[in-house]
Amino acid sequence: MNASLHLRIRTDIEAQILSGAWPPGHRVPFEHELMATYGCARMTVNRALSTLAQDGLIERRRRAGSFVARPKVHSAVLDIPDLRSEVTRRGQAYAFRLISTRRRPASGLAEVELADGGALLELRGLHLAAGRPLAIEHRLISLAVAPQAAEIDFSEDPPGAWLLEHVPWTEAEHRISAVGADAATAKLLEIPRGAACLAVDRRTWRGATHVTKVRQLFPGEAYDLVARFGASRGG
Amino acid sequence: MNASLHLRIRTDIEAQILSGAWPPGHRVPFEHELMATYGCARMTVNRALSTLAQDGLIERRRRAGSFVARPKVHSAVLDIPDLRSEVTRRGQAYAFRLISTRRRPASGLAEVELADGGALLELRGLHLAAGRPLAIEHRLISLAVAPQAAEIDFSEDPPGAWLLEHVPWTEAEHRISAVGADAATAKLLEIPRGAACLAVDRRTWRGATHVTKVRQLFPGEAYDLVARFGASRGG
DNA sequence: TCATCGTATATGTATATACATATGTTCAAG
DNA sequence: CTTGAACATATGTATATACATATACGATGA
Repeated sequence: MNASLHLRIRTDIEAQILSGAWPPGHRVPFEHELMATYGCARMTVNRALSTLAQDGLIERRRRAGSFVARPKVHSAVLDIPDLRSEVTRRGQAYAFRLISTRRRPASGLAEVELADGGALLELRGLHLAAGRPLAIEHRLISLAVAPQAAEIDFSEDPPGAWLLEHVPWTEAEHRISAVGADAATAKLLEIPRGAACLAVDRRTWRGATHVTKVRQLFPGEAYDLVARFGASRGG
Repeated sequence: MNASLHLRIRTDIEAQILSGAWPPGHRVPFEHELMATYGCARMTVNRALSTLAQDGLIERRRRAGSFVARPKVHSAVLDIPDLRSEVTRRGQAYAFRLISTRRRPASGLAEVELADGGALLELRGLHLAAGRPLAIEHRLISLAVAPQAAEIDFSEDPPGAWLLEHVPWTEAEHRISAVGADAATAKLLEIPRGAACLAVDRRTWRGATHVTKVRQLFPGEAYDLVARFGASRGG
């Protein structure tokens, strides 16, 4: 364990944020409060908070205090694409059509890990841009982590956008591949059978707990996944 | 411009690194040297160097000094895949077969920006894993930025691996899509015509100057591009 | 020649202090 | 009710100082 004080303060606060105990927008204690809590100088807590701000975990405003940052939608790193906002940003009309929704137990090793003892919400839907099919979505949501999801009506609003706003994620994994469209996919996306599709498999975590898993299938010509990033990265 | 001194010191050093004037491994001036240069306290230069270290641009070693960091090959962010090392890490035999190489002037707007007044090196090649085709590569290298590339023999070693080691990059962009294989592609990759392929278009910069541009085509089933990343990110 | 140890040195951390700067809040004037 | 000026307050930056800690390098001895 690194026992430097500013690092301990930093990780203490980080833990509150990652656990969800301090949600986005929550005010973290003032510097003078942390001084009293840890019995140290202001420079020390200042350093802890400054590095947290540098890493984008909190935002600091003079006179107001420091606040847990809302997840940035457009960071420099490859991020979770919110299809609705991307499509509307391009000036096209967006729509989501729910195909099926179902609450069911986990089956299989990967799903059991995702469910974490609870049930799963399984959704299938179609994203439309300018009236034409943009992507098929097949999603599993862990109701143990996001029980509120069971109450939401996803018939018109896509689950991805809702999750981004209500269940903060801390880590994600994309697995990207190309597949030929099978008969069902081809019909929904209105493309020839066997046409190349971009498949994005995404898993999302909050801290150590798995939140959701989704597979999106795009017609190959309709969508480019863009990732822009820098070489440097702290650890 | 933000006129805080520690930030000015930071950006001064950053400029030396990004311009390539201070290559990876180069020793940054000692804290006491920077104190003298800027006429300030050690805490101030310490802060500048600490944030550079936090962002992974430099590495600091006690008693030895601070050094420009070598680009990390395996960071948590989606990084430039080096196909050779990935394949060998999976325990398969790797080979590269050069199809064509050619020095030619830039043609078209995008190529002129890449060439930056110089010529381009155009390469086509095939990556093989365990004797089977893994990817087609079509690459353009700016000889203005990497003149040494003209002297290298790429007939057996892939240009990507060489570039990673010799021309540090600071920024990259991936554009990923799915395409059906045309006749030439299908023949080289030994797949049916029209089969789904993953297309990765990558552009790489050092600071503001464009270094290389490459398009790689993978058979859809043979390759998954994986990106794992966190939600937080500094500016 | 080689291994071991001491020491000088650069960075790492923490402190008290000081002043600068941005911005909610309050309150008075219009 | 609105506008705006004065104020309080939290953060931002910079300083001098002090001691801790890791380690490159040279000296010492087998």
